[in-house]
Amino acid sequence: MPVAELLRATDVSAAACCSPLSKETISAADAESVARTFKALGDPTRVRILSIVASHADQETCVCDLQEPLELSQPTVSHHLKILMDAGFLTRSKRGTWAYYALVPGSLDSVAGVLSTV
Amino acid sequence: MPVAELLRATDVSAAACCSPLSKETISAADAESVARTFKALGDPTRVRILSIVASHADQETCVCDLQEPLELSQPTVSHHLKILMDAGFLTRSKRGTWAYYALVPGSLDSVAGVLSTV
DNA sequence: ATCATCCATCGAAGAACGTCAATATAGACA
DNA sequence: TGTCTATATTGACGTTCTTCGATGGATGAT
Repeated sequence: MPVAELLRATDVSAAACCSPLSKETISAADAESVARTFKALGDPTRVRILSIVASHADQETCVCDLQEPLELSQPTVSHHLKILMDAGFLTRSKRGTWAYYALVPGSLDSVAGVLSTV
Repeated sequence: MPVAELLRATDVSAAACCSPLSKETISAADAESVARTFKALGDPTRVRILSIVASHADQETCVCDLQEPLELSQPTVSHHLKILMDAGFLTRSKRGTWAYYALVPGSLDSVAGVLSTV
């Protein structure tokens, strides 16, 4: 029995003001996961970082590339990069003293796909 | 002259580690706007609200419909609904004492579209 | 070996956020 | 008018987030 029907069955009295559910709703656990992804995109600095990384010809950017246009301290930039990495949007490859960040291919598209399931 | 070239021209010394920009990056103001939209989706409760509203047959939901499945107080539910309204995802139509919330058609799709421009 | 550079991590300060109880508002009904 | 119900708003509290300076680790150059 889908959750949708279960909700209707357990609260008959409240049905006065309400319409029935037509399809399954997202689970609390899935909502948590989806929200975590969007939260990573919910900061203007991180949006700009993704834009800058995506705009590079080879899609690779070092921290030094970001610090100046963002006008933020180096620790702050690293902090945001880590959040975008943990959310699955960026990868890091270290060569020498430089750390190159790149977009995870398809990661933005998959987020767009999530929206159609909500 | 696009901003991308301007950035390269004004910082020759940093070009040692970096690759050129291939397209325009998002402006700080646009990033702020985009981030505000994603921030509205960056909370599990609000994701669940959108899911519940979308799952209703006529896409209309009153606050009483949400309070129980979310297991949150009524003021908290109203708070989240206001955020989703301000972000352009929901509309409210009041009939009697009830307030019916509905998805703004295409609002989720347009967010998906933003992702391809980042 | 020493020094300089690039980056990550730590710790702290201030702002923003999520939540609730209490209160206010507005409509329905007697 | 008065009461009841559904919702919005206010004020407060604890948590989380953003940011920075200071520090540490690792690599390249002299």
